[in-house]
Amino acid sequence: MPELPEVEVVRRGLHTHLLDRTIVDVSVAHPRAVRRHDGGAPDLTARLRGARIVGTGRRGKYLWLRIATAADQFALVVHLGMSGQMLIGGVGNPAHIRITAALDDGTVVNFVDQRTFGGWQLADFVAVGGVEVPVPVAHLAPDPLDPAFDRDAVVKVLRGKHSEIKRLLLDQTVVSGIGNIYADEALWRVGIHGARPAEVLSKPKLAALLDAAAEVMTEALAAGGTSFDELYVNVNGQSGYFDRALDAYGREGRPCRRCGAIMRREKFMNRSSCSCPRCQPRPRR
DNA sequence: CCCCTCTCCTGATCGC
DNA sequence: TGCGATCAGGAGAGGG
Repeated sequence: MPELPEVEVVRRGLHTHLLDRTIVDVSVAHPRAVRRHDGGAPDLTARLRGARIVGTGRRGKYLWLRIATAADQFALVVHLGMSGQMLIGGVGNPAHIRITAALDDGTVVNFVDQRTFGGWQLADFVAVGGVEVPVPVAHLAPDPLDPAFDRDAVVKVLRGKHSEIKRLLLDQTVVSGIGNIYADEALWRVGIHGARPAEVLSKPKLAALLDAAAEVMTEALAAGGTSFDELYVNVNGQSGYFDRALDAYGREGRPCRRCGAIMRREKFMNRSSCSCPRCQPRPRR
């Protein structure tokens, strides 16, 4: 499941392999992969043909390529959804290849996406809070690894919300980049149950929670950066980091790494949450 | 406006 | 062996 660290690994790989390349051809194999692009597949492919990749960017779980033509610049916004991959070298499960792009140096980029929650779209850039981002990304709050991230401002927002803290961690308009995995990890690190209402948590506790989210994602990024094959920009979450370093996610029935209590799993927002019954007591009532 | 639930999708896995 | 149910979950639409 690509969250911020996995998406950043992909962005870095794309930056290394695609910068300054010209797109020769693009073909869309599955219309769902471009459903968020207004002009559909014909417009998307026509505008990318002959254009050059002049930069990369990311906010939260979205990444983009900055595309330049003789006339203007725009963004190719990529969302990986749950199962999306950007694979270099013409590889990937043929049954799940949704979009293929060929570059001037012979490089082939495949957008592979089994569950089709992800996709590509073209969009203009817009300035938000002094930062230029593509329009479809403009509604997202900065993520914890963004220089524009203002932790104390987010703490203020959290304290003004009448909602459970995990729900808010997953709300990309409050803080972006955090998904189910890293939300559980951050909550475990600071000993908070996800069902606690945000407004009853102290400012220092909320600050510590956001710091923990930034820390765990920084660590995951470092681990992800070393465990992926350099040749391919792989987002297979099974490799490397996942089994070894997670303290909460997927650890139901196993001992808490801090206190030894057996970790529990609870249904929450139609998702599963793993937590320690001793370190993260459920709120009363 | 704010908060919450539902829905989209595929493939692995499980119980009967 | 087969078949239906369940689970994984990001994010936007729509409901209350």
